[in-house]
Amino acid sequence: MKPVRMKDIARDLGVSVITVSKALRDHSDISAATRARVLKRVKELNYKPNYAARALVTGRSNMIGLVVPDLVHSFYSEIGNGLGGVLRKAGYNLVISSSEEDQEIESQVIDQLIARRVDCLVIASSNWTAAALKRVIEANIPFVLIDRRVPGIDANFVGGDDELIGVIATEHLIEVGCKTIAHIGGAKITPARGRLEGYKKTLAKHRLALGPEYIVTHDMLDESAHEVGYESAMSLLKLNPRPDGIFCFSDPLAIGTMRAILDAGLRVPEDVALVGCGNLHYDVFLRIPLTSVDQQSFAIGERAATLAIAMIDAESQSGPKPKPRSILLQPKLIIRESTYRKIHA
Amino acid sequence: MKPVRMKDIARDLGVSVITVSKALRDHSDISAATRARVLKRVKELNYKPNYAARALVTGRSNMIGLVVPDLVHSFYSEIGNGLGGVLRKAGYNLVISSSEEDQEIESQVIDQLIARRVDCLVIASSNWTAAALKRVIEANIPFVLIDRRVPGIDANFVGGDDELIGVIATEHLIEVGCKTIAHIGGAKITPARGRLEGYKKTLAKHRLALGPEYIVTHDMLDESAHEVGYESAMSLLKLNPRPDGIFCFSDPLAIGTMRAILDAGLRVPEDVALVGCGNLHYDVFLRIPLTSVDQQSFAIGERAATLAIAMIDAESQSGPKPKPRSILLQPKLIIRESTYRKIHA
DNA sequence: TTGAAAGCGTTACCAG
DNA sequence: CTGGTAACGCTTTCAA
Repeated sequence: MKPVRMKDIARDLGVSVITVSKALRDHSDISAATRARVLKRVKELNYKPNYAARALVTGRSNMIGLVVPDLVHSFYSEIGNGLGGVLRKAGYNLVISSSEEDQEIESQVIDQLIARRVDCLVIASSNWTAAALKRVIEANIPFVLIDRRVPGIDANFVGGDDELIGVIATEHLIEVGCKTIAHIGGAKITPARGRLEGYKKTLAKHRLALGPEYIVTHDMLDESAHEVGYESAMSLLKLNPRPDGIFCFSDPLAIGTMRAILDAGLRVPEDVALVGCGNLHYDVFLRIPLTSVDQQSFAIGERAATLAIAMIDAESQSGPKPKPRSILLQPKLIIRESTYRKIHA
Repeated sequence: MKPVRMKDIARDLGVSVITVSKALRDHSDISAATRARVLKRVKELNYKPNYAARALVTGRSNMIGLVVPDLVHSFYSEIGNGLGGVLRKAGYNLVISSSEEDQEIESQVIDQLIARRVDCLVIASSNWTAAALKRVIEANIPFVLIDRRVPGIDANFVGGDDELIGVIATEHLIEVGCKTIAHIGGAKITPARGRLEGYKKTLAKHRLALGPEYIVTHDMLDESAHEVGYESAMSLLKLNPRPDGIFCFSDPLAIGTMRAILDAGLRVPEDVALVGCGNLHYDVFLRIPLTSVDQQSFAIGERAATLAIAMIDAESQSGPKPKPRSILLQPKLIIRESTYRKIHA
């Protein structure tokens, strides 16, 4: 039982395949009567156009590829949701691949998506070798980077204002009276560097700068962030003077940190105040509700989708390519109990 | 700058396109020397096969469609992860669509995926009208249902043993001394019914059956589960006698319930013990760590992928279709503080 | 307003 | 072992 083809409809109606094709795509030069007949038969036979055939001739697949390091981390699934909604309404399908934060796998899935001739790639890459990106550029496929930039590549980007995130978090800790503020972060990825930068600048501005032992960085899977946070915090708490505030790169890190503080017999926020980043939806239900910097992940997805569609459209017009744009979403501090402290000032 | 085609490679090497095609697919009747030359040139030119063209002629797209009600809920993203890993290794791509728990959207995305000629559909449907499924069957596309069954449809299924989940959760509450056990659940979806059934049977077995006012059910988006749990729990807590144990259909529901109990000035687990379902990774970090029944969501994804691939292979062999299988994963109780109680027995 | 011819990049079938 | 021919289902271009 083969799928219905345009040919079948054309035969039934005594018209040509071309007529059917045009009627289906609302081409102007088709009589209303013919179109109606076609549409009627289409419905009767439950005809579905074959996208592969269409893609072959038009050169457009109507698919967008999304590559993320980790599907399970809600930050990325929210991005996926934002993307998916916009794309669905625009008639695109979303092909999602997880790189599992592994460079090898990332290359492999990107190659796959190139072979699929996706119309645009949306990529949150971690260990980014320019090599993988180069293949995308060579394949002449437009792409949008999200969340993480690639040093040396001037590409379209949608993400958070990471330095500002670092500033906001650190300023807040200072405001609630912290004097010895530590940071637990990522290592190589650009958001980690931006947030660290914001943290450092803010400390410097307030003349609170500390030795490097108050900064712990690791590259990690989000899955293991809890444990990394726990271990990192444990070592930070042994320092003298002990930190009275900790700014964590992500909420999962902050959750591990919180557990370490409590296990060490200290109180949050009285002894150590804590700020995370991501504003995950369960933050409010934690042992101690977590103050966090919201990154607007859903909006990142939406904006990336809009940008992707714009790039595809620009591609089909043979005009000059628009310059790459950087869209930075404004971070917003969400204050919860983990930083409710008397202001010592 | 057009993508490289087999034709280009054939021309460069002075062989035919067919030879290239065969060499690329490890066809037996090609000399090692020729294959080596082809592969070398393929690498040099960074050739990527055009999957659309291949799909057109083979009738197989090497894509699998996944339809879930909500990408953000970690239950589904874990399923997606399990699926994605297995499929990637088998050379398939995953096209993911969220139905946003909306029947209209669900139909629409399923139609899209049919038009894409995905080789198999993996579907977790909520408001399932047989109609949507019928189109899949008519299109002759194999499919696997996950998590939620469709009444009246004898299809391949991978999910949890929901009645057993209800039994395990309720037995546990009884064991820790609860006498008045309420249930907050879903309404129409089959897992909700199964868990409710297990709950009821267990109460009956222990002669603890209660009036229907101790059971609250709602169909809901996972996004709103927190609030639904909160409201439902608030009303349950006004009953006389007051419940001393609550079994919630999902962890998000349980989190809302926990908040309601605490807001009502009661203690967990001393006044009300609480069991959820899903064993989400943050359960352990909640205000009161949550006892939960693990559903093995990652495994559900893996098994669904394996099944999907098996169905596709079976399809290509013209043998008789294997009978639909039901794969039920064993639930496992994870005990945490929300049910640590003295045993009153 | 309609249609005929050509072709998109690939693979299947069958000859050489 | 190699290759020609046809076909997959659709759209584009141009002519009627």
